[in-house]
Order: sequence, then C-alpha cells, then structure tokens
Amino acid sequence: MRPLFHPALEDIRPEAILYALSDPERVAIFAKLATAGCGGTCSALADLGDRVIPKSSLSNHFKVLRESGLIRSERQGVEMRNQTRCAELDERFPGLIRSILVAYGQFPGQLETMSR
Amino acid sequence: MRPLFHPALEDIRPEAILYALSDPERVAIFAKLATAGCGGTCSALADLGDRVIPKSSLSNHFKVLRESGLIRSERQGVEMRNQTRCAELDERFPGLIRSILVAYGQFPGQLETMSR
DNA sequence: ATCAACAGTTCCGAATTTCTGAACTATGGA
DNA sequence: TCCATAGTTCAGAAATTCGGAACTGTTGAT
Repeated sequence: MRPLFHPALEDIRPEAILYALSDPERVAIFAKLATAGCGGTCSALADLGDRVIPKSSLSNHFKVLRESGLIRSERQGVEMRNQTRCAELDERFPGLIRSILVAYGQFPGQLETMSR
Repeated sequence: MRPLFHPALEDIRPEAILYALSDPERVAIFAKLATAGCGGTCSALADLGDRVIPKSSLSNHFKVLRESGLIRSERQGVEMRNQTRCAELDERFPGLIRSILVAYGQFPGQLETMSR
C-alpha cells in the first residue's frame, strides 16, 4: 500500500476543501468524525443510515478528504484511524469549516477544537 | 432561449453552493461581482487576467452560479445583468459566503450586503 | 423591412472524472 | 501457516465537464 499523502497546512487549497465538502456523503462522514462519537475507523463511519456505501467508494471518499487536508488518517493495526484537522484548518481558514457544517445543519454542538 | 431558473431561497442547497465555489474561475467571477466594480455583465466578468475563458464555458459558469442560488441573472437589452444573492444567502447560511471568500483571499473589504 | 453586429445560449463530440465490483495487500489471531 | 478482517488498488462503465461551432434574441443602421 502506498504511503498516505497529507498536505501541509500551508498547502491546503480552499477549492479542494469546498470540492470535498460538496458531496453530502463526504460531509456526513466528516461531520460524524468531527462529533467523534465513533472511533474514527472507516467502517465505523460508513453507516450513514440512508444507504450502503461500497467500500471502494468509501475508501475514495477518505482519500478525497485526506488529500484536501480535511482529515488525517493513520494505520493502527488492521484498521485506519481518522481524525479531522479542524483546529489547524480554522487557523488557516477562519470560520470556514464551522459555517459549512452549520449550513449543512451538521454543526456538532460545541466543537472545542474550533474557535468561535 | 429558455427562461432562466433561479431557486427560491429555501430551495438553495449547501452542496450546490460549495460545488459552484469549488472552481477558482467561478469564485473569481463571483468575487468580482460581489465587489461590483463592473456592471455585472458576463463579458465584463470574463476577464480574469490569467486566461481567456471561452464564452460557452463562461455561460456555463454563470448557469452553475445561478442555479446554485449564488447569483441572479436578468436580461437587460442585449446584455445580461448579474448580481449576487449575498444578503439572502447570509440569512439562510450565516457566515458561509463570507468565510469562503476570505478563504480564497477574495473578501472584498466591507461587503455591506453581508452581515458580520 | 432587412441587415449586420453583438451578447449570450445551446448543441454535441471529445476528454476527463467518478463510481464500484473484483482482485489485491497488509495486519493480527488461531 | 492459514484464515479473517479492514482497507486499497485496478479497470471498465457511466456520468460530467469542456469548448468550438451553430444558433437565438436584441439593438441600431440603412
């Protein structure tokens, strides 16, 4: 398996963020990860209730989120742990992620990693 | 020519907004329109400095912006007048447009049509 | 009325991108 | 070693995007 690419904070591009979050499935995954109810594994994030996402599609969603700079993924044993980069992102793009999640009605209450 | 479709405020979808603004050319057009230095016509907005956008592509960009709910277009004689729907949009998606333009480094100083 | 010029739209084929089933890889446990 | 599990990669089909060429609608001139 190829090493996973994560852009440096300064290389994160707004168009990539917006593109990644222009897909409701990816937003749902990202929001779920932001609320962090689950452990952050792909399979735990796969269940969005409304449909079964094929695992190759799911893998691709994570790739898009990762390479846009929205999440970090790290292999832990047989699983993959994912976490958002909200705190960093809010530094670089103040208010952006928050207002997007709010627009989608997905803002997870008090998200302590993000300034208000 | 078919009548131009404009979604009602309540029908505007965040994914459409993000998709529309995930293209730097469209953002440049939208930002230029938001600053309103020009008259709002397509051809006036076409010149982004870096390249000549083919007019069919330009027309398509306006269509995407319009149908996502970001702008209103209205025929005025032989030309098309375009204006942003920033004020309405900010009501529906507070802070969203502003933070996107800021992220792109395109926030046009004091944009009076948008709350802060 | 006819014509030409102009602003923008529509059409349609080529190129690119997305989607997903199937095959594959990597890790851990029995 | 062999199997199960979690996720990635591959590859072909489907969908989307791009842009040149043709078209539409409006204005102004003759």
